[in-house]
Amino acid sequence: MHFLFRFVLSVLFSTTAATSFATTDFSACPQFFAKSQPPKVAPNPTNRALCYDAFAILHSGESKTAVFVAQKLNRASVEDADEKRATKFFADARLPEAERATLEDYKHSGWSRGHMAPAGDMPTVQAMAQSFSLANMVPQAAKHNGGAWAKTVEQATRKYASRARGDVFVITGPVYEPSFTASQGIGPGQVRVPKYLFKLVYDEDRNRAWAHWHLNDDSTRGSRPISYSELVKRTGITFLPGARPND
DNA sequence: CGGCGGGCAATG
DNA sequence: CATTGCCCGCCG
Repeated sequence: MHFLFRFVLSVLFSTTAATSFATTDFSACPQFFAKSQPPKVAPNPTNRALCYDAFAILHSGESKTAVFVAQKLNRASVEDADEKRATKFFADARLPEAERATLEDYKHSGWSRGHMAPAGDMPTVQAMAQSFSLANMVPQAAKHNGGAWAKTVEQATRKYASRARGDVFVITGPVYEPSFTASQGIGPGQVRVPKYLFKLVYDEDRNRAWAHWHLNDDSTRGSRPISYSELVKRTGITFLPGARPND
């Protein structure tokens, strides 16, 4: 490999610094939440709200992953979700460098970059590209990501939304072990590796909610969903403050 | 058993 | 960066 070539690559890969960072509320994109009300989480100075075309993220600078990712699906959005899959993962410039994951963190880590809002849900080319933000990723066991999670959780949710009468609000996120003693991070940035992943599905028309709850492990297979109240109990997050779903 | 959807890494 | 080849699991 030539020195000159490396130099050219380094120029191409350089990124400009963001001039302003993300805000702390979702006033710019309330449409992704049932009754326009985002989940209630414990305040944290490193939490930042990010709005995208087809989803919204509350991002944690401590874990360098999402706290949750919210979407609104319905029959029309799923029928539109036929874009060609993008492949370009990127660090999100709206986050301070010290708070965000990088491509280097995931490289050769042994963990996959697992989408929270799935690429397969995205209704436009731009939304598809945005879904590859590392703010929308968590370190996920590779076989789980492409296996049970993709098939029994993501595809099933899409299929459900495609048959629903109205809007289906979906919230996906990681769950970490409370202990900080063990190093659970990957890469120079120490992106934390979730112990569990969840996906909450709320059918507004039927006022019903349930949640998938998977151990982040290659051995995980599909399983029966848990109730909304059980998810709230396990995470400590009131995901649907604007709704009173029947479990 | 082929297609599909989820990824990975090496190369110039 | 784009291109290319590859692995894996699940479904029909």
